[in-house]
Amino acid sequence: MSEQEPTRAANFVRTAVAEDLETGRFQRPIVTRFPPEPNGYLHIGHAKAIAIDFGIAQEFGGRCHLRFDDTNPTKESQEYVDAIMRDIHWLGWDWAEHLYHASDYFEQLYQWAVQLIKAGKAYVDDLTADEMRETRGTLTEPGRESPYRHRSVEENLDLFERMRRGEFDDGTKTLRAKIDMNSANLNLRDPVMYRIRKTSHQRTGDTWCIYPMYDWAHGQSDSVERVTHSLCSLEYEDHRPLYDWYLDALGIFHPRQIEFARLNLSHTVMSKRKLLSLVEHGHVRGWDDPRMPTLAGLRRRGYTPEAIRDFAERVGVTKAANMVELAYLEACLREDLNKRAERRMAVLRPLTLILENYPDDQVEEFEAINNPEDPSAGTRKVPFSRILYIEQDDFRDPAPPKYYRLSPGAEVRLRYAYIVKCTGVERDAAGTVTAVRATYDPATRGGDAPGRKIRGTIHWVSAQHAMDAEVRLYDTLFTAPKPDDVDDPTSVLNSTSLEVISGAKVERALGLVAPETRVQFERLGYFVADWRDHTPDRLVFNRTVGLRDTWGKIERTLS
RNA sequence: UGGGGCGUGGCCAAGCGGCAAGGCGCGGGACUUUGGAUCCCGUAUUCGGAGGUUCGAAUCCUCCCGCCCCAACCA
Repeated sequence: MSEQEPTRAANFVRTAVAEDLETGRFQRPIVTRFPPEPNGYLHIGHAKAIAIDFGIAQEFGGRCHLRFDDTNPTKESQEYVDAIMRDIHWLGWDWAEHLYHASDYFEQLYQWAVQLIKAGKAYVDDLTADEMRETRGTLTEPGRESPYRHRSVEENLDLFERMRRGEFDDGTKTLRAKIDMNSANLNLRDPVMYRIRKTSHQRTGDTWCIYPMYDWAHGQSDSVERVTHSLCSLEYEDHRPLYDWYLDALGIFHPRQIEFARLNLSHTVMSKRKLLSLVEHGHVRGWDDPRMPTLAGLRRRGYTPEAIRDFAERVGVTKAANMVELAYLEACLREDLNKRAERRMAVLRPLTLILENYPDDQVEEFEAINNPEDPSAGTRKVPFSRILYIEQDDFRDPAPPKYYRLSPGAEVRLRYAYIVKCTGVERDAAGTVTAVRATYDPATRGGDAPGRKIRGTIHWVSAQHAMDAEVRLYDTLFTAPKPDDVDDPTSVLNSTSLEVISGAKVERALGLVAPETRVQFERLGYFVADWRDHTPDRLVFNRTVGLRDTWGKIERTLS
């Protein structure tokens, strides 16, 4: 990684790292690490942490390691490991050859534990989990020492070795650090270092039956890797004294832990437990469901890695609890997509428009601009004929106030084609509009209307050239801005978070796009060809995010 | 309640003793062959509250209030 993108907003982490370099607390290279536990998919909150971990390293010309915190084999799996690596790469970050696992250090950790036992700073305890809870004390009352706390070094060494050999059953013994049962910080009340788990591990298999706890594994892993700055979230602030205690007790390289506030996003949940639950209960169609805040879900939804990184940078880094509005993320997305997505025409809910004075067998082609924000994107030809499809929303009878689209007697521009005037409506027995009739003005070819003020321009697709498509419209998974504040989040699940439209009509150019291609359907929003289901024979698009909708706002105020 | 943190406009967030950046959102206008984009303008006499120090305080001191995290052999 090299130093680039030099001018970024100051934040306390960057400041701290810069100071550490100036004061000589640490020498270059700066080393950070991103330490996911492979027990779920990465989400937008992780994207912020990743941006900080990899970003800081990059800015200071250092490096960032990817280290799987695989200390609990009962919850972890290779599927998650693979997904995590894929998602980080998708975001555009790279750990190069620095891929590590806490399990790489199991033997070293064991040796260090022996060192602490010999120093009289750790002991084997026979208390059960329940007994340990009872003797730990409470927030206001101190804990009590375990009756096994004063075993001799020899006995502890013997017992610990036999724990490793598998002589004891799960839960019957632990190795604990001997710190202070009276500490006001619960983490210092003789924390467990090892527990017995006769479970095979996805990497070490059955080599071990004792597994280190997070606190015992983390700091030491950082130390082994010569990590200078161990950046983590606020909930680990209480763990820092323990982090420091282990490192000092061992007398090894001592990284600095710095904590920042994790990201919270409105209208969604971020805990892996809750996300897992959504998947397992079928509220969504898997971890990569486009409604999920997972990176896999956002990707399938059509988000760009650039937008997510920009968002992570813009929300900043502080220690204040926060709840960022979804609208902010969407603004970053639109900003990126507006510059890069090519425009196409698609009609989601088709309404037939018949041009009475247009020759039956005539077909014209009009030049359409692919991206007004990017001339290099060029143009394309769009076929036009007598019978077209327009959006049902673009015709109203009668027209409400301030409505600039089609209605009986009104004129509107068909994007890139002609000005047309509505002459009539066809209805079925129930009174439902089945088709709209209009005449076109041959003098306005291409859509030019010199001397005339045409307020509305609508999109269309030639019926005989249109292709069918399925379009999936998404809304927030939850109706409540803060589903975490509700007792039962499933009670605020949005029942209309997914709407599948099967009869959409799209211009033929859309039939050629590859999965994951992002486009703007003019006047509707940004869409992406579905990663899994889109094929040349079956077009499937996901709505990534709608366009800013000024008319929608006006309409809502009117009603 | 003991400990650890945090409180700047609706949401993020600069600011670190010299007289409240910026972004998102919102409101208004210009422009427009996307009611998109773009461009203007507006949006905290005030920084959780109350005292105090100072010529001067969001920034320093004191007290108070509120919110978050911690009592897994999870991370």
